[in-house]
This record gives sequence, C-alpha cells and structure tokens, in this order.
Amino acid sequence: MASLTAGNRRPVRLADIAKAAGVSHGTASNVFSRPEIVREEVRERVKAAAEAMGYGGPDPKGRLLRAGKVNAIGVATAEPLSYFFDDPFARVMMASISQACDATGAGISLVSAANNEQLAWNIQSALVDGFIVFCIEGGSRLVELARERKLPFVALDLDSEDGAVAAIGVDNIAGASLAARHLTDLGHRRFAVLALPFVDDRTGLVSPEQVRAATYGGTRDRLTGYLQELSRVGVDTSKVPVYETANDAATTRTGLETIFAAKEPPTAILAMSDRIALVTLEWLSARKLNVPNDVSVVGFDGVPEAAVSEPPLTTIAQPIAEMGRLAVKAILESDGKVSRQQLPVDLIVRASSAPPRG
Amino acid sequence: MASLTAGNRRPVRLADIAKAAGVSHGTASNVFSRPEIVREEVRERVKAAAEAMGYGGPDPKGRLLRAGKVNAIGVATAEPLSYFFDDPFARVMMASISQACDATGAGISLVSAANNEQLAWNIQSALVDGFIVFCIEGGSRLVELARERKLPFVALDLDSEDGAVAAIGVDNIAGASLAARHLTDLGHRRFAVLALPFVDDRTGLVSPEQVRAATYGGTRDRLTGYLQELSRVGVDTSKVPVYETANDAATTRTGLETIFAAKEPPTAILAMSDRIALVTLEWLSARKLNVPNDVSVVGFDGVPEAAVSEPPLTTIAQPIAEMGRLAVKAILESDGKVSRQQLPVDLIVRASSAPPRG
DNA sequence: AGCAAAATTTGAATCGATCCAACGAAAATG
DNA sequence: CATTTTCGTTGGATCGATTCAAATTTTGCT
Repeated sequence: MASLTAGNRRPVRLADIAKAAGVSHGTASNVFSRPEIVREEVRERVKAAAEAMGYGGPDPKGRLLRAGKVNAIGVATAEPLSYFFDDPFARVMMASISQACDATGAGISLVSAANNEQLAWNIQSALVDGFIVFCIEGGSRLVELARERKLPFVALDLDSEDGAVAAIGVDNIAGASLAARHLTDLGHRRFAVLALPFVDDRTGLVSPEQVRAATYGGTRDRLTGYLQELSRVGVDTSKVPVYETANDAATTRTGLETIFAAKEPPTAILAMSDRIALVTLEWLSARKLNVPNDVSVVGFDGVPEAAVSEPPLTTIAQPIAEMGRLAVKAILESDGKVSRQQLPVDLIVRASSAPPRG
Repeated sequence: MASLTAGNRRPVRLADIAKAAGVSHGTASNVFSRPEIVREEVRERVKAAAEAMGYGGPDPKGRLLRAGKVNAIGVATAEPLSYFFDDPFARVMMASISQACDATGAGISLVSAANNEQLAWNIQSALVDGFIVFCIEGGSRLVELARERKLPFVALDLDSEDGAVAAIGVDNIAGASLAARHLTDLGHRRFAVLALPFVDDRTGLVSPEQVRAATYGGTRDRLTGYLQELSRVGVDTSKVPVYETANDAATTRTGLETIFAAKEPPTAILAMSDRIALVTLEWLSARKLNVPNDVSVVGFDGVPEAAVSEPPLTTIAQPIAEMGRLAVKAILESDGKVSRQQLPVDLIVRASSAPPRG
C-alpha cells in the first residue's frame, strides 16, 4: 500500500511482460487485442504478469503506427484554444461536430495557437485523420498549413475562390440580401454595417477599394448582399458606413461610437455576426436607444443566445448543425476529391426589428 | 494543375524522398527537424524531392513513437462529447483549461463516449500525456478506467474518499454551508434542496439512507453543508425535501413540481448547481412566482450565465479558472505523486435572494 | 602538401506495438 | 496407426520516424 509500483517512469512494455510470462510477444499482443484466440491458461498467465508489473495495456503510441488511423479529427483555428468555448458560433458548431463524432466514435483534437510558429508546429504534429478548419482571422494561413499536411480537410465558412480546397459554407450573398430586404421592407433607408474582418488585424471604416482587396471572401460576400439589396431600393450605398470589427466586443463598440457620431445616425444596423449584434443591443440599451423603435438590428449566424437576448434578435440563421455533420462526414468518408457545398440560410424574425419611427 | 499527385493514398515516406534525393534517411530527417545542421545544397535538394513527391512532412505518427511525449492532454467525461460545449460549468472549466494549455503549448483531446464499452476503448487508446477527468455521472467508472492507463491524471470535483486518486475540488461542505447561512441570515426557515445526482440514473426525493449510500461524495458533502447550517438555526432537517435531479432541465422541473405540490412550499431553494438554479428561475417565473420576493434561490458554481439571469443569481462561486490551471499543471508537471487539493469558494450575493415575505 | 580540427553525412539501433506466414501439437478422421 | 484438420504459438517483418556514434569530407593553418 505504501509503495506502489508506479514510481515515476513506466519502462514496462509488452515485450517485458511477454518475457515474464514466458510467451512470445506475438501471443502477448493477442492477449490484449484478440483474447479469444489464446488459450485460457496462457491468457490468465499473461494478464497476471501484466498486473504484477504494472502494465497499463498496449501503448496506443505503438499501436497507432501500425494501425495507421488515429480515429480522431482535428478542429483547427488561428484563435486561442478558448475560442472554442467562448465564441457562441463556435460553440454551436462544435456541439454539432461533437454529435457527429460521437455517432461515429471518432475523437476530437483541438488544434490552435496564438502565434504563427506555434500554430504551424501544432498543425504539423497533430495526431488526426483530418482537419476541420475554422476560418476566422488568419484563415488563409491556416488553410495553407492544413493543406500541407496532405490530410483530408474541410474549411468551414470559407469563401475563398480557391477551388482546390474543400469548403462548407452558406450562401452569404443571399443571406445578407435577405437581411437587408427584411429591413427595406419595413421601410428603413438609413443603414450602417458592422462587418466581420475583411483582412487580418485591421478595424475601422472601410472603403470600396479595401473591400475589393478583402482576404475574407465571406465578409465581402455578405457586404455585397447587403448593398445589392440597398441599392435596389435606391439607397446611396456609397453613403452607408461600413465598419470593420474584429468580431469582438471592444471593436464593435468603437464602431458604434463612430457610426452614431454622424449627424444622421442609422435607423437600422446590419451586423455580420450575432456576436456583433448582441454587443450592439447592449450598447444601444446603455445609450437609452430603444430597439427596435429607435434602431433595428439584424444579426447573422443564428446562435441560441440570439433567441433569448433583450430584445430577441432578428437574424439570418445558418444551418449550423447540418454544417457540422457534413464537415465530419467529409473528413471521415474522404474520397480524396474536394467538394464545395453551399447551404441555404433562413431569416428568423424576432423583436429587434421594426419599422423606423415616423 | 489537372492531376495532382495527392490522388488517394500517401505511401510516400521520409525514406522515399531520402532515396530520391540520394541521401541517407538520417540526413533527410535532419532536413526537417534540424535544417541548420545540413549543408544548404543538400537541404534544397531534399526539399525539392519532398515537394516533387508530394510529401507532407514527417508523419507525427512515426515521430511520436520515438519522442514519447504526445504534448496533449485528454479531457474525459462519461457524457456525450457535446457536454463540453453545452454545459455552462464545463464550458467555463474548459475555457480555463484551454488557457493553461495555450500557455504551455499543449493540445487538448476530448475523450468521451455514450456507451460504456466505447468509453473504455476511447480511454485506452487516447493519445495523450495525461487525463483530466470530469466527474459527473459515471465518474467512478471513468476514474477507474483512467487510472488503468497508468498516466498522470486528476479528477475534477471528485470527493471520493479514495486517497489514491489525485483530485482538485472545492470545499463543498463549507460552500453549501455558506449558501444556507446566507438564507438563514435573511430569515428563511422553509427550504427545499434540488440536488445533483447521488448515484447514477436515479432521480426523485431521497431519503437519508440513500444519501449515506451516495456514489458521489461531492453531492453528499453539499447536502451535509446545507443541513448542518439549517439545523444550527433549528430547522427540522428531516422535513426538508431533497430532490435528486440529473442536473438537467427536465428532471429539475419535475423536482420543482414535486416540491411546490406541498401544502407549505419552501420560501428558499438551495440548488446544487447554477444550471439547476437557472432552470428554477425560469420555472418560477413561468409560475408567476416572484424571485426573490416569493422564493429565494441560491445556486452553486458561479458560471457567467448566473450574472445575467433574470434576476441575477446569488450563488457560490467556485474558482473555476484556478481549478483549470491547477489541473493542467498537475498533468504537465506530474511527479508521480498524487495530490488532493481543496480550494475555497465564495458567496456571491445577487438579486435572487431576499428576506421571506411577512 | 600535410595534418588537426570542424563540419557533414551515414547507417544501425530504437521507439512499442500488430500482423502473418510458418510451425508444432493435439484432435479428428479414415 | 497414418493422415488430415484444427488450434495455438512463434518470431521475423513492418509501421515512420529520430538519434547518435562512427565514418567521411571540408576547412584551416603552417
């Protein structure tokens, strides 16, 4: 009881217990992986030896090399690891990825890193059968890294033009258009856009040229969808402020300050993510601006929090569960060919949007 | 451009490109792991060969065996994988574990499984340097499984008497006592307890004998803390209903139905988790019972949601971030000795508790 | 040129298992 | 009793890399 065998190291291998039990390593291996084919008497002897020597079962490290398959999929992002548990969209997506993995018995490895170098190393050394890549900031670099591993991988939400990478995303143009249409139908004509990043590490009002040079096609597409619809009803889109946030609370608030500093503040805000929209609701409420009477807000994503916010958020719902399922399927049943799928989105009307005053 | 090499399989190994480049595999290995020690001309030649043959870099599977360390920690639970992203407590804990891992560059593998057999296999074959075990339902079995791997591991929130397992938890008795004390100080004398599971797969009112036979010591300790304080002020604890939930919405609601069916319903509810407490707030509000005027509610855990509920929840905050950090540290710096740490908790008074009516 | 020191490269050994063809012994069959 | 089957066991080959002592080539110096 006082001194257990598990002192500090565990140099006890299968071969050791085979020797101790007086059998070949082949037989010892069988005792663990196919017990039914070894004679009971031998089996018990080997197991006893294993027990006595403090053997923890065949080391997966060894088994892995032979087996080839890890039976785990890697989920990668260029954000810190805690992004998976903090960000509402990521959480819902992860929950649906989890379900798909549970169903097939696959495990999940979280791969990420703050700095570039570490990220590269982590991706290169991840023990996985494939990657699902979250394309937020730094998405392109991440995709490049993942691609270099030559493992199956899909990018989530990537609207790159690069046809050589498999991707699962939504129809951003149609979705954004739907959001804008909802507001124009209500009668709004004064808008502001709170955008996701167009490129890395920049925030602030963006110009059309900057939009054209966007790294993130998804962001650009959403903007295209918004502006398409706005110009359809005659809004001068060159006057619509487009503020690029980092999809976090701080930059969103700065954006709102900027937008509402104008002489003619908008009556409707198009937010490219629910996260941005929810921060906006808070900010407006703190400013004593009533939503939806003073300002209407429409989000994008359809995270659960949007249903219980104050007021509940009108938003464009992505089929997150479906996307997760498809992504896992794409990895596990990878046939080597890249496929790009675009899923439809839904407008969910809640209480954060109404006709403008007057 | 049309036909890339990466057809379907990747039988291209380091040895292949070594041969192609006309160097030994030792040198080829160096090109990737210690490029600075190989002559530039050779380095370029090998890299070119790798590129030409579609080599994705040294396979971690091979490297792993030699290196010994995986550089990842496994987080295990007997719940489905999505538990990590759904449960508020788990999420906060995971966020703090993530941060600790990020800081040290370690990865995270999520290990879980719905059924028993699959769980055992997943734990046995997890490629990790150690486990952090979430002890909710099925905790004891899980701990047993993890222990068999003979890897460093810590149990979170486990109050087993088994001194041979490392555990990080809070002082449940003191915390519960604090919660009850807060309510008795306010003048409450009629209580009900909504408990976490005492054993697996059972819900309903529990008797003292059932409490004594609890599998989950943590649940029992919290109850002990509650009752200690209640009897101190003269409450007949044998009359206090203790309803065992499964820590989910459905069983909590059933518990509430049961509790409020009594002729003298409680004026204060002691909930053993914030999740239970939050569901309780909703249920009471749907029943038109005002919190805190008609009923006071005190939770346990201190998840972020508790701060923004309606009304904000009075609760016992666990130092979740600290626990996560300690758990990761225990795994990564494991010295083979098991340590059991008990952290202090804090009472956070918010708007869900007030003196009883009259 | 000659020789020691420094810089590179080599190839065998190792990490910890699984797989499988071949083999020996026991059981079934003629 | 000889011959086939069946069953269990053996040990070498393999998975894909890294490591390191020894061998080889280069460089530096007189």
